[in-house]
Amino acid sequence: MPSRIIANRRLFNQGITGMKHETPEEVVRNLGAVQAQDFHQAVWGIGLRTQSAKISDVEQAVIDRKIVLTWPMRGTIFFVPAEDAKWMLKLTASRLHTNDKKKQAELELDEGTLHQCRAIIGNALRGCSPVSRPRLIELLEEAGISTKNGRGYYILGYLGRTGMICFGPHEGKQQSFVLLDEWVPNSRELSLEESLAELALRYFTGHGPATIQDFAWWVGLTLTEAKRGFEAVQSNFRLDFVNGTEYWSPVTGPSASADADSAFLLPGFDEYYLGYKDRSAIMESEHDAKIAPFRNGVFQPIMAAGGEVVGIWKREIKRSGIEITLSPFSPLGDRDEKFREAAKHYSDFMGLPITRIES
DNA sequence: CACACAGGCAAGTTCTAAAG
DNA sequence: CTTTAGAACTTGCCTGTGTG
Repeated sequence: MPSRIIANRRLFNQGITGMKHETPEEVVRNLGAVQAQDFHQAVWGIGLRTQSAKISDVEQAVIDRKIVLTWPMRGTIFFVPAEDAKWMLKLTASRLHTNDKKKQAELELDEGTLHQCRAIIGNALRGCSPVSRPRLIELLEEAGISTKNGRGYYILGYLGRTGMICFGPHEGKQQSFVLLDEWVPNSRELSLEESLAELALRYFTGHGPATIQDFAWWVGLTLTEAKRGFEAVQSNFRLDFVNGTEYWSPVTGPSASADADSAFLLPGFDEYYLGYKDRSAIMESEHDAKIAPFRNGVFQPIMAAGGEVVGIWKREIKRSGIEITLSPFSPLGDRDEKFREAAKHYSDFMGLPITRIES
């Protein structure tokens, strides 16, 4: 059952309400990491948590190497603070080892071939020059390494997860790659225990109230490891029981519930939704399938009113402007106006006018 | 030359059952 | 109780092709 208390505190701790952050990198650092499977969705997730950043500001943060895009945690794409990419990858990569072995066998990628891939990609990227994905694929093909059937994509992902490469700035619509160590020369070095503790600190600071299970799921850790990490930083958090479940929140933060009338248009895959294993605190579970058909796969952008997920929305970027379609689960009534204001916020971020909005 | 459309490809989740 | 392994399933981006 949705809980107003949990929803409001999460909105605040996630940086959606209350004091907004100044810069994209502060947003990312506060959340620990920002899910970014869909780049264009993720930049808005960062933007809406800042005071007034535009999409170009988020892109600039990537160019300036403040934040990087790579494959930590559950092996999916996240924005992370540049200096934290290395230890985050190291902490989580080992968890994906068995998956990798299986996948490599399936794709017939042996150690020798992977070694060859590392050499080719390393040579191409050395000197901090971003190279586009198609070009890297081409280089592999030229060396006689087939990239068909998902092989090329897997190779790049594997080199990413093992900390060799990460995404660089976009080149037009193309993704590019760089060598992580060259791109980010000031990586922090943390031991396993320090990594677990640091990540727990970041997660609960930016996501609380949350459960240990949420944390373990989010990172892709076992419960045992998650508990160990959390116990090291537990003094920073306070415990609440809601419907009999243990939730941990930062000791600093709102105690009373805040603006029940707030309305936000959050992107697909937003941390507000994807940041938790259990999403029942912010949405009636009967709507699960509307966010993601069969409750998995591609997650729709969500409408949040007073912290509760009350609908999904869609945008189409045309040359002349943005067309927005709101699809609330039930009639919005006087909230409609609030969501139109939220749409305006999005349009400001994108620097494009809204040419059509309907609900 | 601009635009629409189709096809291929890619990403990531949850669920279940079984094993440790 | 926790972890592992496998299966199912979708939306949207990108590219190539055809049409006016």
